[in-house]
Amino acid sequence: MKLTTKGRYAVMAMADLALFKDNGPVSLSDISMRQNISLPYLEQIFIKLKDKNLVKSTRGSKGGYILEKPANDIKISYIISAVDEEVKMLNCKKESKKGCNNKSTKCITHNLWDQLDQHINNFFEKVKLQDLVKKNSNL
Amino acid sequence: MKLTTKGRYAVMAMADLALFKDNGPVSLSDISMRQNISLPYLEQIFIKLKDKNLVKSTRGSKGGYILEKPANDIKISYIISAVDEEVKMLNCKKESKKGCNNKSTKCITHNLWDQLDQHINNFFEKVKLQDLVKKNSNL
DNA sequence: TTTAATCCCTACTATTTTAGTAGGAATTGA
DNA sequence: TCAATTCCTACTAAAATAGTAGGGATTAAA
Repeated sequence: MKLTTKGRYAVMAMADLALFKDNGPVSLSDISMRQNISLPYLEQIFIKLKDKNLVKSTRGSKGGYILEKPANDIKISYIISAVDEEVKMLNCKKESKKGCNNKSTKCITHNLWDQLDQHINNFFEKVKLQDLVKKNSNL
Repeated sequence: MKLTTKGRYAVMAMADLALFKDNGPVSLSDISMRQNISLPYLEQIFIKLKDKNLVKSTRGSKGGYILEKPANDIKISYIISAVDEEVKMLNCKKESKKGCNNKSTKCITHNLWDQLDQHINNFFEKVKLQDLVKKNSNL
């Protein structure tokens, strides 16, 4: 599936923003130190998060990033799909109108992967950023 | 997560075995043609499946593989973990007794990945090989 | 107005994983 | 014997991942 450290880093960084949202803009170097992620890599990730309107940036000294929306309005699925291209289990090589791999029928296990896909997406749809920073949460 | 084409191929091949189990041993070249998987790659996969006692082999002419157990006793999770090293979401780089990444606490998103892990494993625990070859199954 | 801190941007690169390929040895039914 | 098969080791191409390098633009504050 499409879920790499980039996706994980993005979620961690967003959680960090949510935690420190009352101190004004949070700089990437702070996040880099706190979450142990290389700074230039974080920059790449945040460009994508910004493109998808998940964060807002302030440039210059004392600048940094803040959440664009309340943490409770941000689903984890938004974050992951912002930085990874898709949250999707590996499917068949090619699926045409006919079936998979240019054969006439869907491959035997096609529906299995489809269902797993739904499971995972469903999971990330249910969890909000706020859930990660709440204390006593079951997450 | 650890779920690559190798895992998918393994599940497809096992499903193929289950489908054709009444014709005696199934050769890898048959599976290769039917499922469109390269033969030498299948060989590597089947060595692992055999090591984990999921299939039995017969060498020589008219040889091939058969399922070691009834298809209804084979969970998909067995198959995937036989060929991929683990069915596990990427976790923190290093988790020691102290926490993640050698810090003193678990990282903010640690429990999130843990829970997703359980979800996926749970899914593969519920589905049996037999479910894939049954007609009218909801899979 | 200078300076330091920050975001912004493009390009390059090392490492790892994945998905194979190559080449042959051992076994067995016909 | 011969063809079909499993079995085994080693090598490799391609892709993805996870960065690094190097600088430009912007802004708050000294």
